Amino acid sequence: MNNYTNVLREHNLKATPQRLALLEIICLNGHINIDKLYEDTKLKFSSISLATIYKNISAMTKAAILFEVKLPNEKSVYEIVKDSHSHLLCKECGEVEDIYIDTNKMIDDISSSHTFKIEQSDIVLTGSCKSCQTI
Amino acid sequence: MNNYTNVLREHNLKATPQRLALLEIICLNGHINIDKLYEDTKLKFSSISLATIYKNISAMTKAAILFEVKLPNEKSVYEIVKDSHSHLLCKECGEVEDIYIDTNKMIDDISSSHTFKIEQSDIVLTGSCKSCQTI
DNA sequence: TTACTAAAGGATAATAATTATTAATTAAAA
DNA sequence: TTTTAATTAATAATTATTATCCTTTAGTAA
Repeated sequence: MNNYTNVLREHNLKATPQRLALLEIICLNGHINIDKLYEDTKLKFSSISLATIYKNISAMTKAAILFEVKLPNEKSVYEIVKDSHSHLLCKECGEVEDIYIDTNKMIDDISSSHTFKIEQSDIVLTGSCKSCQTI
Repeated sequence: MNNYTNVLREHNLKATPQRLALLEIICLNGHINIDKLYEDTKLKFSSISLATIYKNISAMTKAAILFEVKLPNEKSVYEIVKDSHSHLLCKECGEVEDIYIDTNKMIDDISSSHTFKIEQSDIVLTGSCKSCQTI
C-alpha cells in the first residue's frame, strides 16, 4: 500500500488502481496536461476512458490533492499539491519547473496598500530555460 | 476617428465597427470574458456572430493589442495591452484589478540562480477585495 | 471470507467551447 | 468611384468537457 492510497482515503475518495496510476504519473512527470495524462495512463490501462481522467482530475483537484496550473499560451498542467510555490515555463520546450519565491513582503505590502486579503498567489515566469538558451 | 482605429491599422487589421466596439467595451470594463463581451457587443450589434468575437479576440491578441489574463477557477478575461502589471482577483465578486508590483529584484534573482531568461511575468493574487471583506 | 452497498469505471451521448467554411458585405487603397 | 482583399454573419465542424447509464469494484461489516 503506497502513500497515495491513504491520501485518497483521507479525502473520502476510493483508492482505485486508475487513480493511483494517475497520481503516480503526475508525480513522475511533475507537471502534465490532460492529453499527455490520457496517453500515459492508457499504457497501463489500455481501456481507460477519457471521461475517467476528467472525472478523477476534477475530483482530486476539488479535494485539493491536485492543483491546476494555468499557463500562458498552453493548456493547463496538473501537479500534486505541495507547499506554496511558483512556476517557470520555458516557451521553447514547454517544460514547467517549480521555484520557491519569497512573496511575504510583496503580499504584506499589497494587502495593506490595497486593503485586499490575499489568500493565494499564482506566479508564472515565462522565458527560456538553460538548455534552450544554449541551442 | 478615435485612437483604436489607428491602433488596429498599425497592426494591419481593418478598423471595422465590430472591432472598435469590442475594444471600447474591453476598455470600459477593464477586464472582460468572452461571454460577457458577446452579451455587451450584441447590445450595439444585435446580429454579431459569436465566431466574430472569437476571431477578433484571437486576432487582436496575436497582434498584441489585447492580452489574455488566465485566472484560477474562472474563465480568462481580456484587457487592452498596457505596461507590465499584475492582477488582483476577488474570489467573492470576481472583480479583477490591475496592480503594479516591482518584480525587478525577483526576476534578476531567479534569472541568475536558475540560469533562466525571463521574458514575461504573470502574477495573479486571489482573495477578498475591500468591499467583499466588509460584508 | 463472503455479502452488501455506495462509489467508480467504461462507453457513449450531450453539452460547451472554439475553429473552419462559405457567400455576402465592406474598409481602404487606387 | 471602383476594385480587391479582408471581414462579417451564419452555420457546420471540431475539440473539450460533462452527464448518463449500466456494469464493476473498493471498502465495510457480518
